[in-house]
Amino acid sequence: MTPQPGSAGDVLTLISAGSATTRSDLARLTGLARSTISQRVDALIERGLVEETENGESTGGRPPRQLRLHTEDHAFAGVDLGATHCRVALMDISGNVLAECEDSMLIGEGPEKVLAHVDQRLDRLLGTAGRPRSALRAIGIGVPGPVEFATGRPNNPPIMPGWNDYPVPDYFDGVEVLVDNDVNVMALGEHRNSFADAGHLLFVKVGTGIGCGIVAQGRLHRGAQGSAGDIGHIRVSGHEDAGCRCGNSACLEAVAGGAAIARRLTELGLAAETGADVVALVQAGNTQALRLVREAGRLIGEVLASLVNFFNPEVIVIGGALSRVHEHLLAGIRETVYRRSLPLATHHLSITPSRTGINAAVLGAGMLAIEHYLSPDNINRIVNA
Amino acid sequence: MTPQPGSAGDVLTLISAGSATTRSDLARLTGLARSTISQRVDALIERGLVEETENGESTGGRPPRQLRLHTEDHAFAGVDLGATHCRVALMDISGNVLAECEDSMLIGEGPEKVLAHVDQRLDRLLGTAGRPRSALRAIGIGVPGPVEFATGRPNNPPIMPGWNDYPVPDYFDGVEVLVDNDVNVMALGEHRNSFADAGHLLFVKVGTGIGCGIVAQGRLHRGAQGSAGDIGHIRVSGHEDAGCRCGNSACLEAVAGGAAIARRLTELGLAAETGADVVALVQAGNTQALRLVREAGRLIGEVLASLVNFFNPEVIVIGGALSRVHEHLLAGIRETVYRRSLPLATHHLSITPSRTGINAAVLGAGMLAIEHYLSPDNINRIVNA
DNA sequence: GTAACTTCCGCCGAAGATCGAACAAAGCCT
DNA sequence: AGGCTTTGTTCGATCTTCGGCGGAAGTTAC
Repeated sequence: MTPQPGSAGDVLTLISAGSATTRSDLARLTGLARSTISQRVDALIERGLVEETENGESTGGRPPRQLRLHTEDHAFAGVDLGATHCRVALMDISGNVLAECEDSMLIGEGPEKVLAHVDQRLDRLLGTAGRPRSALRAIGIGVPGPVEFATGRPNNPPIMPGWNDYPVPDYFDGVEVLVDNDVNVMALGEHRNSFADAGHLLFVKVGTGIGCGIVAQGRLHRGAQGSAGDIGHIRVSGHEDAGCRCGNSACLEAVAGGAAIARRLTELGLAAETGADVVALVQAGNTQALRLVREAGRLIGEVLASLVNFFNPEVIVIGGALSRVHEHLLAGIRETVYRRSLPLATHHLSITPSRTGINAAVLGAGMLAIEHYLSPDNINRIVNA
Repeated sequence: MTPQPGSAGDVLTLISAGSATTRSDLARLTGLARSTISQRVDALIERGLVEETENGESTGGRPPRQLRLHTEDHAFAGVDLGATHCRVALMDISGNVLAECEDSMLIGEGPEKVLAHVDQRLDRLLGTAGRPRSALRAIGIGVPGPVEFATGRPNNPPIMPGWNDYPVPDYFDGVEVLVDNDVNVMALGEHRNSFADAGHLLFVKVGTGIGCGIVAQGRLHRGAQGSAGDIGHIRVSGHEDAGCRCGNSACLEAVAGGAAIARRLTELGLAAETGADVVALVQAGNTQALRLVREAGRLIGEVLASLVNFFNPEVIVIGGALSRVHEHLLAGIRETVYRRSLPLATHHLSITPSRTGINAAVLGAGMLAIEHYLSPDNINRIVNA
């Protein structure tokens, strides 16, 4: 059932969201008596979930004791698995990064090897942060492919050989594990860290391919089969000749993705294989590369213009490898969206580069873990145990 | 705050959703003691919200007393305002239509005249249904244009002269009034009446123009400015010559809407002005009209293919005037969507004509009113008053 | 037909949760 | 220093919920 209002979990949610920092705040917000709130807070302190800090500002009377999430004793991990990299961040309960690391890693080596790698990194990070393994409460993992979120099993991922239907959470003992598509966790990370008050947000990742994470009413929209946001294979007009690995032609990804731009640069006699090569060329001032990136922006903008009309978001965030040259990409996107979408939808729309940048995925994966752990239901379970 | 679990409102929700029809069911579902449930139910019966009916089937012991929403004493209205018509339905608390009516009416005559018309129809319907005016608890209204849902004020509607920013709810005294875009209420009506267990649904209305209502996680998605679902002005490829009333060209509506098809038929020397004329020609077996409708289906399908990749719905419902010839429209839509969308997204996707048909809007508007009235918060307010 | 069994429902005392008043604590203001 | 204001705690009163008991109303077995 839905959580009890004013329950311990509810109280903790208000504290973690920053809506309330004192007992009086909580009493006002929940409508419960001060004595009841004290009781709840005591229970949360006893369980090590909340701590009191030095007194706050007096407003003419006794200064209130500040409350905040107890950052010791608990740890959470965000894991960002890419085709060729692995980033892990250890966070405390309020989302601050305690330690992080990054290395090259090939996801194609299969789940056992990759997860062993992650596990080892986790141990090391726990060591540097000085927390025991038992402090780790939940792990969020973003992977480069579709996932059945409820079970944490990848669902026919094209670039993750050996991972199909592999039960990722089972690999870790005694910890809750949440697995989601990388673009989804990036959207979550960006929303929670930079646009927490926006109700509806799109995170567009422009890298080798193109994908999109959707936040609707503050929550991730995954769709019926968990495949929502797969905008890389939306058709764009006037590029019927561009074949895509999905079998169709004129897919957005096949004409505006990093790999596609690199291919076209190669045709022009420039050495480029990946999105990173494209970025390097643009940063070196190559006009051909710059032109193609801007053109890609216009094509992405054409698709986004449709999605703006349809979804009417408040914010569109552009991330991924190519957002490193976001001035050029954004110019093309903005130009097209503002020309092709309805004024009512674009009037209060902002289109910005990612603020969390390269960390969007680890942060989002960590938030996924933390929010799961802090959900009122889970907290009530812990407190009443 | 969130409603109390197992509160009177919660209990009523379970009854109204049909999840529970006896006190024992409620006890099982809520986890509350049987005695507590009895107390809740008594309160609801006392307030006239629930009634007991004759005994149900015994399962080996004493047969349970059936519970259901008390259909007397309350009434709700759904109002469907179109450019040239007005439909009103009076419903009881469980959504059954008690009486309905339909007449021609020009929305351009302005809010005072139109709402007076609605008010008069309401009185007449209340009379035939034998209920006093005081029984009317809430009214839902669907209008052909954008609305700021929170305030019930139309927001620069193109085909509703005189309505801009008019506070529709203020016109009615002592009744709660909810105003929303017509496509949104149609989506709601179709979802609640035919696809209640689908989480994500799109309702596409193909009439003079083209619009879309979005149900995400069982709730209407209205977007940041309430303009979500405005797919009529999404660009379709290969029709740059087709100018649209919005100022852009190649808008979906400008090439596949009823008005656009009629215009092209006129160019071919056939008498057609509206979507209804197109339908008549198709039904008369005119091959030109049939070809154009099928072609329109393909164009709509092209846009929907994008939206399927992006949103990953479970169901797409096709409604509106042109859905009367849905065999032809759907053929084009299905063909394109299944070819252009990703297999993972289309595998469990069903694309069907509207089952509620012409009544989608009134039913949806009524559901909007009923659901507002039956929301746990509102019921708790009533019971605790 | 009757006895045993099952399920449903209301009653009531016990246990638990919440409230609010009273009081103590801690700083501000004059 | 003494009053004022706001915060936090203690504690008895009140309200809510629980769960056992018994009566009601059927079904099943014999």
